[in-house]
Amino acid sequence: MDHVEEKMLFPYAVSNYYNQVQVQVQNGEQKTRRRRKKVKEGELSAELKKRRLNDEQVKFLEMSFKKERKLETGRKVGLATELGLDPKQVAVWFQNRRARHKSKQLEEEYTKLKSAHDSVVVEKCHLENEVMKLKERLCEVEEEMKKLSMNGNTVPSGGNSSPSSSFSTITYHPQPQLLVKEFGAEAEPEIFYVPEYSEYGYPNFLDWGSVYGI
DNA sequence: GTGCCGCCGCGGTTACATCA
DNA sequence: TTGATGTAACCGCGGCGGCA
Repeated sequence: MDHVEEKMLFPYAVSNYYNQVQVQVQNGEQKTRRRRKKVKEGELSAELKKRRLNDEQVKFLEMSFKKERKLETGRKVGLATELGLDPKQVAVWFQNRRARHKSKQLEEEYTKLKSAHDSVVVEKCHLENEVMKLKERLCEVEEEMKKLSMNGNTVPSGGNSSPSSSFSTITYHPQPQLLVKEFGAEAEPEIFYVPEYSEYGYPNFLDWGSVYGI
């Protein structure tokens, strides 16, 4: 490719379009880089103004990109010949296109992950709400038991009653108890069994789930 | 095995084009 | 007119294959 042709295809790839500038690179160090000169209004040549690829060229390149995202030399030269471009332009177009594709993919992936995250947050709120209700219910039951023991009643144990000195030392050896679950005004009462009580008068920790049917 | 060279892809950047 | 966004082209770097 001679100089004139190069200028036609790459108007910026000519030395007098560049300045040597000091730039700061990623690690903070200063480096000399070649930078395109800014062109003043009115100084834009015809070549500079026709930098953008036309619709037909873009369409063709897009079709080619869909088939294969990487560009081997033969294909690059073929495309360049077909479109009247420089092979380097084709290479640059594919490079930029891959970058755009990757960026778009990342954006989509982020959207999906964010959506999944939001769902989990909502689910967490529901579960926390449920835990609060269960704690309230537990307090009510404990209060009820306290009252019963204060009145000198024993907590029914499968029809058999046994005396107890105080709430803190009360020990149950129950047959499975029947309770009525009464969450929500509109909910049907639900009958379920209370598990065996521990030595502290409370169900074993791991049994609480079965107490409330969760 | 090693050093050099050319090519390629990638991440990041710049300047210009376009649009609201 | 201006700021935001898109795009073409570039830089610097690292990886890889061919070659002496």
